[in-house]
Amino acid sequence: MRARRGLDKETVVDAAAELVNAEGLAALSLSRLANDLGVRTPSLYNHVDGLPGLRRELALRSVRELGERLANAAIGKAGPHGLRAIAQAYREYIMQSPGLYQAGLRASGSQESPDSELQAAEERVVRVALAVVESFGMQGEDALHAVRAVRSVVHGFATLEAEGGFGLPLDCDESFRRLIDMLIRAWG
Amino acid sequence: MRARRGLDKETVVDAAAELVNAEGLAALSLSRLANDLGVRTPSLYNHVDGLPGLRRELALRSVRELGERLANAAIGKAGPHGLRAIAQAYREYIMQSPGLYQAGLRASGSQESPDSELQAAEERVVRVALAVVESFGMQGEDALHAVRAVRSVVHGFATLEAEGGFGLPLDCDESFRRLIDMLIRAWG
DNA sequence: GTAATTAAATTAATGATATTAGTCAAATGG
DNA sequence: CCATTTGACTAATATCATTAATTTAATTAC
Repeated sequence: MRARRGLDKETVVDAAAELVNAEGLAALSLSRLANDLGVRTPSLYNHVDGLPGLRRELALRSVRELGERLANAAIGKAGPHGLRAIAQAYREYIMQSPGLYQAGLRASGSQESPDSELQAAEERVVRVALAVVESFGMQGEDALHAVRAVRSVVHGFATLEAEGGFGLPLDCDESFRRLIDMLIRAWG
Repeated sequence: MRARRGLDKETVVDAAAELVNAEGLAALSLSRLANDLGVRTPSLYNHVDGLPGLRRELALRSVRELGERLANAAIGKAGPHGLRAIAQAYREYIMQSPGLYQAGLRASGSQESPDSELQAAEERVVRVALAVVESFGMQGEDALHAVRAVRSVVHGFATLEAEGGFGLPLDCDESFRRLIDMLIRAWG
């Protein structure tokens, strides 16, 4: 019964982000979201372009926020210090926003329509990682292979951790520290 | 109009596996699957327990096949040789059966019902990795941390690759080789 | 201030999907 | 050869996404 003019794109995407982080990407539906927002389903079409459009908004927000966090974490840091910082930031982001991160995954990957905004956001993530890797003294193809290594390691560990894939009662922080230290030893 | 007795669980799951590998996990629906099999949707309920049951069957098949492949790859191999073998087998599996692998991912993770068969299949994968890690001479907690490292690296790389996450035109085989070599150097 | 315009929410309707219940025919076992 | 069981079918219901058409509230123009 609030203001008739109470909804906008940001509010809708906010609620969607909260929903997917709390219950997983699979729980996202327009009908559920409309219910949460106290509105009828078709009203959402005034703010987002259906379910595909909403998913795309979530993906964009996810990749942008990740890039932002990584960039902030890497400010003023180089070498091992920088790598540890972005690795930890990446991991923390997945733990705090698992659903949103998931939404960002299949982003521009095998998409039909080339999405330049999304691509730009993804490039930023890669650029930050590249800068950190280059601060180890790597260049050219070596640096690009190293960026893939960082992404693989951090993404792999954090997704397995977030999904409870590590069943054993063994300290995850310690596992992660060893894994990152391995990268540092290999490049230091 | 064929044999009235023409369908069984295996056939249904086979067709579902083929479908998800060809078009992704998201393309799986009972109605689509029934169509592919030349049958009406409700008939599928005679063989699998609805869509959730079918997804679970796919997950089980996926994890089992992965365990099988890893075990076979590791036979008679130890140390660097063994690690390279299971890493390659893991990656090949994802490339050959991307949809099935995806179905296996969110398997027993945040599931509501504890699924002992699925858990057993997952334990087998971990056991193979543990054997290989121990063949490097590691023991106890060191070995468990190392298993997490292997899983993170291989899972992370392979899923990013499978989802087209590596945009740049840079040889993935080479990236992967360097990544595995890094593990070997760290443990050799 | 009132009227016209615009924007956003609504109801109504359609199509796809999953699921259940109840029916019917074919294969199997005695 | 008959009875039972198995598996496929039709029919029906519920949920969801989506579009169209309508109403209503807010903003703008005068």
